[in-house]
Order: sequence, then C-alpha cells, then structure tokens
Amino acid sequence: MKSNKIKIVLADDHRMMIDGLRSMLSDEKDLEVVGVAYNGKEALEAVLKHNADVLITDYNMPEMNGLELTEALQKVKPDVKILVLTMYGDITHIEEMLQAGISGYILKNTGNDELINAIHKLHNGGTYYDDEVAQEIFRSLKDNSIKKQNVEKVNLTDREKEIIQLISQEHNNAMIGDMLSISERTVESHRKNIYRKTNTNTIIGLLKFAFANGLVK
Amino acid sequence: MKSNKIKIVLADDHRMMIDGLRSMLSDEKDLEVVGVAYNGKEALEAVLKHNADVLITDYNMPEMNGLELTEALQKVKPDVKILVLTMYGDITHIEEMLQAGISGYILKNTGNDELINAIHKLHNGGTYYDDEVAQEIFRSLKDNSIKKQNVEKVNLTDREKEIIQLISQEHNNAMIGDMLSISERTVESHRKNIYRKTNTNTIIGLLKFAFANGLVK
DNA sequence: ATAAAAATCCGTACTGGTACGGATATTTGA
DNA sequence: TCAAATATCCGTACCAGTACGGATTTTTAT
Repeated sequence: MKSNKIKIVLADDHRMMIDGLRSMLSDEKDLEVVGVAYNGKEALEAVLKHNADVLITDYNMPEMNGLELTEALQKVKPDVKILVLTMYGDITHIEEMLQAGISGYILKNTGNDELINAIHKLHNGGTYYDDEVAQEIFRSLKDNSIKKQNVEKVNLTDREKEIIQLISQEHNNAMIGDMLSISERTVESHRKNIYRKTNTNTIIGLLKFAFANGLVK
Repeated sequence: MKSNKIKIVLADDHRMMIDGLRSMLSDEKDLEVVGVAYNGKEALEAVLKHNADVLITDYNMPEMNGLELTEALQKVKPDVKILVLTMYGDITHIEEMLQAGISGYILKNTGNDELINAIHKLHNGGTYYDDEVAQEIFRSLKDNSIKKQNVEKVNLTDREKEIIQLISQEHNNAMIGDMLSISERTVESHRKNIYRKTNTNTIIGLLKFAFANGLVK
C-alpha cells in the first residue's frame, strides 16, 4: 500500500478557500489532499478517481451543489465521509444535507484544529457537528411547536379529531358513518365544521393541517 | 430584594438524587435551592410558590411526568427555565420535551461543573444541550432519510413531481392544466400515473406519500 | 337550573375527480 | 439508431363530496 494517510478531496468554488485549506491540511502528517474541485461535478469525479476517504465540500457551487453532490455520492460511493464546510448563512440547508447523508457540518469561521479534529472523527466512523449548527437545529425543532399551538387554539372536539383520523385513513363519509354508528349526514356535518374551524375548504388543506399539527403521522 | 441568587427547584422521584444535587448546588454562592419535589405536581406548586428561576427536573416521575409538567408550566409561568436531567435511556423523549418548551437537556452522568454551567446559561436566556443529546438528535434527523428512499425508488418524473406540488397547493386539474398550458386531460393522465407509481388510489394517500417523502412541506 | 356547545340528522342541485380504455408525439438512454 | 419512457390528449358514465340552509337532541360548564 502506498500510504495510510486519510485521502481528502476539497470542493469549493472559491480558489482562495481551496488554497488555504490545502496548505493548512498539508501540515498534518496523516492527511493528504488527493484532489480539489471547483464545482460539484468535478468533486464527484475526483472522489471516485482517487478513491477518497473524506470529501470536504461547500454547499453553494456551480454545476452541482452540495446537496446534489451528496446524493450522487451516496449512490455510487456511500462509504466516503462527507464534511460540509459553509458559512453561517447556508445553515438553512443543514436538514436536507443531513438527510442526504453527510457525516459532519462545520462553519468556515471555525479554527483549524477543530477542522482537523472533525476529519479524524469522520474517518473513524463518527460524526462532527459544529456547536452553532447544533444550536440552530435545536432552535428549529423548538419552532415546530409553534405550529402545534394551532390545534389547541382551533378547539376541535374529540369527535372531530376522531373523524379527521378516519378521513386520513382513507375512509369515505359512508364508511365513517358505519364505523361510528352515525348517519353519513352527521359525518358530513362534522366535516363542514372541521373545515370551518381549521380554516380550510378542501380535503388537501385539511390533510396539511392534520400533518402540521401532528393529528396524523 | 432579599437576594440575587438564582432560585432553583429540583424535581426527581429519587430522594438520593435530590439530596446529591442539593448539596452540590449549595456550594455555589449564586445559586439557591428554594424547593424540592418528588413528583411533577409538587414541582409545579413549588415553582409557583417560590417564584423559581430555574427548574431542574427528571422525566420519569409519578403523578405528572416531565412532559406534562413542562406543558403546565409553559401555560402558567412561561418565563421559568426548564433543564431536564435524565438518564440516557430517557433520551427518546427529547423531541417532545423540546417542543414543549425546555431550554436545556443534560445527562445524569455529566460532571458538576457542566451542570452549573448549564444553569447559568439558561438563566441568562440561553440554552444548553448535552453533547450526547445533540448527537442523538442528529442521528434521528438522519433516520428520516430512510423514508425518502421511497421517493427515489418510485421514480417519479419531474413533471409528475411538479403536478404533485400543484395538487398539494389545492389546485384542481383544470387550474393545473392552465398553469402548465396543457390539457386538463393530460393532468388527469399524470394523476393516474402518479397514483399507480405511488401505490395509492386516493388524494389522501397521495398527500400522505408526499408528506412522508418531503415533496410537500 | 339553564344556556351554550356539541352531536345528531336531512333534501337537492352541483362540482371535481375516477374508471375505463384508448391514441399520438416527443425525449432519452443504451 | 431505435426502443422505452415520458408527455400529451380524448369521450362518457359514474361516484364522492360540497354548498346551502336548515332542525333536534344530548352534553357540559357555570
């Protein structure tokens, strides 16, 4: 084997960023930058060509952005660890990137030692998420609770919630009537009241309300 | 004013835990344990009675668990900061607790200094989440990607996805036809194909698929 | 006790979407 | 280059749900 160094590919559309990272990483004995790329497509090729262990990538890039790049790599080479290195502004993409399969997320204003630490963690099968990023995630999780306040204000009755459940299970009014031993007409009335209370007027709006408020999973 | 100490209430059904925490916190000059409780109900009363700044609570408690306690406090005294202190096993409750309004989550095997640090952070309007807890959250966010594999296997065309979007925006077939400058009949055909591919046969099932796969937010 | 809220029920005309069973043109990938 | 996939389009009968505008009984909270 030629070496046991961790093989890294850098992807960023800012040449200066790439140069800075490369010189910084070259000081580390167990790391080796085997390729660089200025857009997502080149990054994909470089990772495959050099059989890289870790890809360090920006989100915003021409041709193919970080998300598309991640998705593509998951298909053809899922063992490569992906560390996203972005500015704070791009943090909005964190959730989709996580779901696409990245292993770490770190901000560009983070110190060198943190970056190197992150690379090692990823290479050992671990994950690394910047503190600020973690905070942001927690904040957004909390924000979901705002939506839930809807359902409490709307004051749906138990019967109405029950009927929403059954509607969402793809039962029609006649079936729901049978199941609850009430007239189809009564179900219609409940439905009308539900629409009024939830401020919707189509089954689609109702379903969206139900999802947003955790009435349906 | 009697004092400027941070007023703390401790809630845990294990007396030993309470005693340990109390003696530990009593060493800190700017903290004061103003009340203790062995269940959620007592905790609620104690917080209100002593006008506490911070509540440190377990999740599992008799009478009223940590979630119910948090929800109750948010209604009657939303300014109290809630720090959840649990064993790793209770980590599954983290998401609902976050949505209920806690400001911090810390594990019982964490060191004293971390706990005191967390209390100060909360009292200053900040948040504190244990590293392990953060990891868990990230892991569960990633797990959501499992669902998304559906949508990739199903191989919906761009046009079909576009139409799903428009359907979910409560447009009917005629409107969608106008918007895309195609016949209503064509929209119907796409709809049929979408149902076939997604293995559904009602608008409800389709919406559920779209939500589960992130096609609609 | 009693008023308000919730749950129950109905007729009739109308609209949006489905089922069924096609056909033709355009893109795209191997 | 050429087959497969995708996108386009149509007729007709039918069904589920809506709109509109009610009424009566039961439950719940004060």
